[in-house]
Amino acid sequence: MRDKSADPAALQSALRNLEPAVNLKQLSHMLQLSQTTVSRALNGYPEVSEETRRRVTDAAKRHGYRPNPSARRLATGKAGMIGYVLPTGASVDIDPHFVEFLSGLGDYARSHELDLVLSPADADDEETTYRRVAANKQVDAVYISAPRPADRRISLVNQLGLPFLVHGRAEGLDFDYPFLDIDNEGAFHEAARLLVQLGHKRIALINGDDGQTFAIFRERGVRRALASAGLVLPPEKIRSVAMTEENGYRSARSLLEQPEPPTAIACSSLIMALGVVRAVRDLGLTIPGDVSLIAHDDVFPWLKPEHFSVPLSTTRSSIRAAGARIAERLAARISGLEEGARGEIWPVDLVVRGSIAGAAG
Amino acid sequence: MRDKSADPAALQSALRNLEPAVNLKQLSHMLQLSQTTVSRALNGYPEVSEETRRRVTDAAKRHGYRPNPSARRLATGKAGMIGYVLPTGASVDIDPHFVEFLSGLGDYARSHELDLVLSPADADDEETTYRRVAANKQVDAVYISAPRPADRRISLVNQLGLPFLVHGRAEGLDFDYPFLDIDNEGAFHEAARLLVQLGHKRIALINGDDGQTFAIFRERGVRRALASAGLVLPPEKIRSVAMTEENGYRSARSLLEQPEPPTAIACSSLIMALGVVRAVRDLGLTIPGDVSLIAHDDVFPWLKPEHFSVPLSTTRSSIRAAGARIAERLAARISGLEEGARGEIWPVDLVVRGSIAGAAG
DNA sequence: TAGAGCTCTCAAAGCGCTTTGGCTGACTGC
DNA sequence: GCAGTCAGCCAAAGCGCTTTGAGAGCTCTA
Repeated sequence: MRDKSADPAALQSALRNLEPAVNLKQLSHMLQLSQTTVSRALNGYPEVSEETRRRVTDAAKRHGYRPNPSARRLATGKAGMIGYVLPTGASVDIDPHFVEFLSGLGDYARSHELDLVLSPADADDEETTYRRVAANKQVDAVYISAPRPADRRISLVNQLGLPFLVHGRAEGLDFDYPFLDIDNEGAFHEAARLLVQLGHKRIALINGDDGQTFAIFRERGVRRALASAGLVLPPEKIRSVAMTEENGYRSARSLLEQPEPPTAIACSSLIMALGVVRAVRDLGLTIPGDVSLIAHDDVFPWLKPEHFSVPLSTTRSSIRAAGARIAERLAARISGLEEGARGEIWPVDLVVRGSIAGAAG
Repeated sequence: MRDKSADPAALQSALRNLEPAVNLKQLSHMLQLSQTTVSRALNGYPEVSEETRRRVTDAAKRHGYRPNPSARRLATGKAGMIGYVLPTGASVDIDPHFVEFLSGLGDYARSHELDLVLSPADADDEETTYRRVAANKQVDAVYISAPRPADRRISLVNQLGLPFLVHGRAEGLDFDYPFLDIDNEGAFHEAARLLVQLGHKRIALINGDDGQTFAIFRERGVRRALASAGLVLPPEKIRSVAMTEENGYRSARSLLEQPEPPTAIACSSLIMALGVVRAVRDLGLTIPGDVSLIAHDDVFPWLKPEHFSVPLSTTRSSIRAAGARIAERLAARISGLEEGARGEIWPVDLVVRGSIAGAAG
């Protein structure tokens, strides 16, 4: 393909394509300047006169010049993209929260021409993929979500020198790292405290997978609230399960069929709450008459707590907003505006609706 | 950065990094061969002797040689990635189905080191982004989802010469194109036919956004089934709305409060069906006693039709499987194994559960 | 035994950008 | 009037691959 003009397909597409795709060489030739100067002018280097710079930027705009990202990447090592290693596998389901997070990411990235590279990985061996991503320099930074305590991925990307941001927090790592998290402990502490104040003594927690720190923090919040009222959260009042409707149902059902069933349930997701409501109904019980229910709401546009048959009290934090913020911080890190290991923890709203009431007994 | 060894950070990371990242030059030097030969050997060109090829591949494996994708891309124009333009905007919500689709895509892509590039675009102006993606040659192919009739995106990528695959189908385009779709019309035809056979005469359809072809096909299917029983689907028995729980509720409620309410409802998504069930209950009606319900199930792991309070009859097609197949075909197109405008239409399962019964009247 | 025809290999030219290390000429200060 | 600055520009060397065009060595035919 030395000579493009000889390739009829390329010619055709060049004719049809409204953007003529000038390259730096052509542009500098038209301007009677060297590629160096044009490149510097465009990239804001100081050693170009203001007049030249203006001439260059004007011409660039006029001809729709866009630097070829592959070439730029090869030269600089910078990709202009952020990455995410997506754990997949036959028995691995991507969390529906991911889509909301993505909406947020897109909200920011859209206006900055920042693309996101999803690198699917075997969920049992994400390390290989992280290494590949780092070695290939395909992306300038990655974010890591759903961290576990002492998450190995975090140590790994840290070692690899790949800039990153964690959505959530790990625990027990011997170094600091940048993250964005919501105050899960605070949220569930508030929720449980409210239930306690309403006179509930037997409170249950239907939590997400307890391998993940968010679930650990939530449990801690509930425990702390109960403790300060002299109550405890016994193991038989806790469920840690994947956040599906079915698991919500099963968990609630098994809790409510105990000899001394809980009078209030805190639940880690709206989707599980659907199952809880179904279980309560199946057992001929009512909310909040027999059992109070409060759940965490990540703010899905397609499922809202106020539209449950009994409007659901929630701890609320928009995961979409988090996505946007993470994109913003990632962009800042890439361009060197953000450095160090800043952790950001967002407060969570407690929204009281009809699903909680004073304890019956 | 001419001299890497002078950069302490690079040195450090090279020491820590277990993969030494040899490049072609180094590798060919070790082998006492030219870069040309090594490159050809690795890429399966015929003009290399088998013995040399073996020597080369062995050495490559031993030293963990991985061609630098940026360099390869610059040289060949091939990126080894597939792209998706993600419509975003403050008032735009990404469909939760997307995550399931992604799981499927990942299932295939994972084992082929195929990455996915998401390019967020202003939902009101996706064209710019498509042009950018095509001009930058960031990806080798894209897929387009949720097509509308005569979808402009399809004409555009076709014109731009960007290889693509449509998930779904458009209508009224003056050229053929490759796609993968499910038989939406057939599915809803079967569903409606079953309802008719059960004696239902007033059947309603709660559909997705009728700007999209899937919704058009579904409506067509219902109409056809009714027509062959001498029935019609009047406008007041149709709702076309975004697929949220709330819209399911509103739609069902307004339908059931009509003077002559439907005795059966076909619904385009499980999420909307949640709202339908709530509406039915709110009105003091029962399923299937007062109203039969059948919905389309894209197979979410977190919400299953068999776990509705009354198990839901569905038309079922795994959107995850579609994702995997699309990745597979896209990969085939990239490597030239698939060509032309092959359309693939998957049949849909009709799964009967307790939510439908004979018409009361 | 010369020449044709292979097979295998190579040097070097791109791909389109960034960056290094000059170079030029005008302007300063003494 | 001269060395010393400095602003502004340039040529050329990369970045790490692929691909072209050639050539060396060998076998085979007439």
